[in-house]
Amino acid sequence: MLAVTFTNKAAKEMQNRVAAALNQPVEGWWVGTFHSTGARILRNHVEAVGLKSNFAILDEDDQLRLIKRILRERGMDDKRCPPRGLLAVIQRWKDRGLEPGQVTAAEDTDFADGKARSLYGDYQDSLRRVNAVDFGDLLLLCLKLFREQPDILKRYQDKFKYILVDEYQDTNVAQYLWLRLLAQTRKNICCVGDDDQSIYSWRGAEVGNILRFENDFPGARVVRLERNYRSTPHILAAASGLIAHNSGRLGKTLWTELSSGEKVRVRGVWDGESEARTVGGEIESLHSKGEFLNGMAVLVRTGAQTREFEERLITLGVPYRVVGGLRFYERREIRDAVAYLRVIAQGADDLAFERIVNFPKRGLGPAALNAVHGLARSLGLPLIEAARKLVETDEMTPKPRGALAALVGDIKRWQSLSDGLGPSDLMEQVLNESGVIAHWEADKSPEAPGRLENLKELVAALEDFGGLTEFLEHVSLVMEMDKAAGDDKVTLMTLHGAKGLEYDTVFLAGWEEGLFPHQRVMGEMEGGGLEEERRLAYVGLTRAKRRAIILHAANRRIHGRWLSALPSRFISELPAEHMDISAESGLFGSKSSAPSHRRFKAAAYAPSERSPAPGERNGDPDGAFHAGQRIFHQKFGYGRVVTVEDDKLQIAFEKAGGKKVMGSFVKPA
DNA sequence: TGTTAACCGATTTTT
DNA sequence: TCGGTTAACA
Repeated sequence: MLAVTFTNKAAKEMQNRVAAALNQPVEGWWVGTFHSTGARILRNHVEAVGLKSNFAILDEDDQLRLIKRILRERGMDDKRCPPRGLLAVIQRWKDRGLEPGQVTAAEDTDFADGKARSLYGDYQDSLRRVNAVDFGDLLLLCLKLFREQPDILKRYQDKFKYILVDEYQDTNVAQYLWLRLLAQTRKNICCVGDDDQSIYSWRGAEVGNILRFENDFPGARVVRLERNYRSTPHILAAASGLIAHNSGRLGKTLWTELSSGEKVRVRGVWDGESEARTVGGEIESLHSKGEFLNGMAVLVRTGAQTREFEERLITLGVPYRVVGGLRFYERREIRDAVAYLRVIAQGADDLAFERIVNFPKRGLGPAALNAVHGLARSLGLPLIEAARKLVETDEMTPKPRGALAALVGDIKRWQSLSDGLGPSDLMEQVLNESGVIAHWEADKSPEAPGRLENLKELVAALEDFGGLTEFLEHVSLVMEMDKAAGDDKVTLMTLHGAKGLEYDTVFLAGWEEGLFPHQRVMGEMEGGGLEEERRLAYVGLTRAKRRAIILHAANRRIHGRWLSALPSRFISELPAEHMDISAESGLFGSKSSAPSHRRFKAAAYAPSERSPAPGERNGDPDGAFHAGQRIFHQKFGYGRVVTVEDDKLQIAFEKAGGKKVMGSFVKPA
């Protein structure tokens, strides 16, 4: 049996449930993520795909480093070809199962003057040269292996009698092809998914996979799971009514036997601060009635929105946790420490070597590194070997030469130590002797103590591993540290992060045109982006078991600018009979006098001339100016406010015409 | 080589 | 506004 999902968390859950159901451990079973399964297959056939044993799995940081190097070697301008953009293009190709040779010229037009395809080729060559793969390769190389070596494919087809897939709506083309090959002979494949919860198209997921399932696997039986065990009827009805505005769905009618509960609340507030106050107040009131904080979550569209809630919850003394952001193994100090281990475990890891060569500062800057690179390239050696040779010569000036010799010597010593010492002790010794600890101790910045703390935690975590190799595989694939999560805390996270989770009470913040749906998708001509935003709203609503509260602010600070905003169109798409809608006094008039949608679109987050922007931020909100308001100015006389931007007003004066003036020079007329 | 000042850009994010 | 990256200096 093969069972696959996307996240480590889900995979672990699956393993636990299988183990519990069968009452036996699942060691050695093929239950895991797509990527870990791919890695496992590749490890069994390294030579067949041009790798050596112990290949490294690169994360984004390493990938970018590699791409920057390629661009530099080809003398290309990273302005015209931003490394991140190129990486994204390559990843999308990999998501579609395309090797460099399979990308057609027609597809290679929009980026870097049509050089992306050949850069992709270079990138793959570089990966093979340093004996590394990226996450996309874990599937792509499997596909290549299956296509080129039918006997190997046959072995896996025979092995996996039954294939089970979770979250099928999130699969990309490569994953689809991978599954199709494996399921081809036995045709026992069972996929679970919800097309209305497809929110990852931007990273290559194809809703089409689930929509086309019956065609792709002829004879398939579709089972609709329409009974909902989570949410009350009002919440379910709100979510269903909203998602009905999407086209191209499989369609389903959710029902529940739960009793009706509260209506979904919609609250209009003045600004982000007021939004956080409202949510904070509600959380306190629920908590005082005996509800657990663990049952409450604030869901936002963008990561930056969590800050305002954090500040409010801190002042209220309400414990919270923020999900997302940098994970443990992505922190800088941890990545540096791990890079030391990578060099020790596998000297040929050039990317890790580059990372540590001048950290902590040893006086080995670009000049020294260039010399090493040059020799490495001409001799076809890994950097560390080249460095070893270089210090034997007089190519370098004495100072860097001594520093490099010391580093090379240290690494050699640590390598000889690594057999006798456990990974934890080795790490501790390396951190001390390399000067990493000293570096952070000397650092006066406020983050430094936390970084030292993290390094201590890393050393402790290493106790659980028998060997370096085992640990490094864990870091590249699993990338998680189980944190003790026993305390009662409110959860703050993005809507994306909330998929698959549930809470008694869910606060859905920032439902404003331009923020949600996000400005970026509104420019797209086809409605695909907007529909995905709507699915995101659907996911948010359906996280709630008993209570959902939607908030929207009239004014919000975006990139330091105060902009006015109108309620999200999604709010007007919710079925009114299941809603309880209200706003702070003086905002958006009453329910009935809400502005028409055409004005919404033109105005949302646009500090342009036509934007009716209420809101000047300093001081009391009620003293603020808003678009259309009649005012008086000492010098220019009477006029009407056209736009408001920070404390500056664009005014159409009756006599003086259009002028930009400071709000403090203007009085309401 | 290492430090500081301008500069750009800015959804969502797992593996 | 904020942070990360790069370009110009000491």
